[in-house]
Amino acid sequence: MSEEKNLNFIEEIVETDLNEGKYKSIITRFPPEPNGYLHIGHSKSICLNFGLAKKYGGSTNLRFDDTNPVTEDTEYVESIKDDIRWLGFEWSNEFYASDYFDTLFEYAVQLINKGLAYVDDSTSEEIATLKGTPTEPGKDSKYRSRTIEENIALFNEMRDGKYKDGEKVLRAKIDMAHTNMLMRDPIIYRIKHAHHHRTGDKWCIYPMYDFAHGQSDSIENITHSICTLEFIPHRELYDWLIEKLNIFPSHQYEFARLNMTYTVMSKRKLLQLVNEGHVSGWDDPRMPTISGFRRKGYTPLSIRNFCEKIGVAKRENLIDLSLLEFCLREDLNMTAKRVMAVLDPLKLIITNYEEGKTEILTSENGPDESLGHRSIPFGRELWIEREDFMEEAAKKWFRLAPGAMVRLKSAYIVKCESFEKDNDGNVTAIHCTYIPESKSGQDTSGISVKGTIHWVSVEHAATAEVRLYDRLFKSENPAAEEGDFKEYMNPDSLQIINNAFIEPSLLTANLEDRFQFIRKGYFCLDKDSTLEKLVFNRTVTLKDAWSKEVKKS
RNA sequence: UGGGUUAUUGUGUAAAGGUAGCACUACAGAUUUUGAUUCUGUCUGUCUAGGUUCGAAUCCUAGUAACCCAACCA
Repeated sequence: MSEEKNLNFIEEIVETDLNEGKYKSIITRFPPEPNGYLHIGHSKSICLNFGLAKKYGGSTNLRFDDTNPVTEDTEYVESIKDDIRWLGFEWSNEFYASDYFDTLFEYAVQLINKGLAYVDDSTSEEIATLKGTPTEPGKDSKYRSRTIEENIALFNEMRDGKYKDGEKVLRAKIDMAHTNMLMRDPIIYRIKHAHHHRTGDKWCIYPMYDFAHGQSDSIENITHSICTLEFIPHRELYDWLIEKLNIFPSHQYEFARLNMTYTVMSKRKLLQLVNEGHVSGWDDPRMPTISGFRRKGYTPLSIRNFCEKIGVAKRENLIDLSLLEFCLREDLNMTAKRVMAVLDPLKLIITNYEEGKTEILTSENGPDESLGHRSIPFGRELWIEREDFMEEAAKKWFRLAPGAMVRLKSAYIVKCESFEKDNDGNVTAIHCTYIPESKSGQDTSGISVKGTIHWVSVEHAATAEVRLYDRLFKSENPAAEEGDFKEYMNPDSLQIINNAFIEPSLLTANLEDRFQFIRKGYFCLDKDSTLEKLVFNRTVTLKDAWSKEVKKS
């Protein structure tokens, strides 16, 4: 037997449970609250929950934890479903905590009947005061000793809308001196005269998280309820309620949430970025949301691989963004079509090439044969990248400079003979000669050059807008910095190039296509594109050994 | 100063008393019609102090540090 199973601790628990016959199969659930868009941290939870079920032959429910009507909306429900499907997962059942409102109400009544819950008329301030502190025990509310009959009557009146928001709450009767603050008579129902996105105005009382989550798990026969570390203190209450209600014993397990460098992950902060206009929306390609990554050109596989690689454990972590980018490039490298685009153009004129002549050259679409070939027009005047020319060659410079030779990708070797400058000293054009025998694929020149550069024919070039994205924050961990996290935003996180020159084959690009603009990075078409104007997003740069070389000196 | 959780290289994650491994990053080199890819190699680690043991990341004792808990949020 192989010893290298390398299971994470949750897989170990599942295997043990299965081996011991505790369960015949497992059921997991992904339980988002529909009050925001899913982010990369959620994808860790999604991959874990769905992955576990897939691996061990179980099933996974999608359950919306919609117990707080004032923050939730169907817009979020739809985006969440889109994102999960896009990631490549399908749920067995689509449930809502609000599906269980009737049952939950009955559970509450049962608790009251067992003398384990009571209606409290205290204000929220009074309740907070009586709760004590982590180091001091709390004190009993004066309403704690109400009779069962009184509590039942009051709770029914709460449901019937007799009271205003905040006038009364239903509390579990546990222990006001408990060392776990959550066990000090937690509120389990509160009054909210609010319209719910699914139940409408049927209810004016809503269960709290603690009285909905575990119960929903139980109703769905969830075997392994997996959540993040901050819910550890809730587990005691989770178990208490299941025991007192005597319902299916789901079990909660906690893992460390994903944190990533150069971004923020809390919903509150992401909402702020959107609402205050620091980004264009939840799907702004700079956002760590799944929809943001999708729009930026990330692939589902890359995100799944990333989630696999980061592992699952209980210790706090801050994952390098470079690992995500590695997973992305790993995927795109195999699948993206290679094309040529010039982002910062400089004109190159081949003085010994016949004026008005056009050659149709052939180029491979990528390293994998299956990507096929395409035709590219070539002519006397070309656009090349301004950064590919230096008036005075630096050491180890492989590109164009007076007297230097480079290959034009899939075309000819050219030699720089001279260049033009305007009055401000800016280079305006390069004059080259080409070597006719050096044509790509049939080179008999015997010349070998160190550098190969990309180009686009001036006559045939199309134009496009290109959006270059960089990390949203300057700081590795903006949430941990002093002061407002927004002070640490990267002012250059978006650079727009209005008129890039692209090879004509790009005119037929689709939204789903992934390209590598040779030597510039991976790109995809943005949804803002129109027939008149194509817009490309840079998904990620290529690794760049030259820029490191430059930094060194 | 209560309770809970966690500590393995720059980052993340394995090792269930028996060679501290893998990946990312970084660095060096080879190949290259992308300074990409690919390939090869190098570097750095068991929170601290004691103890048990032939042998400790792992067990014991005492510390230290980080994170979470006092929402009618989830």
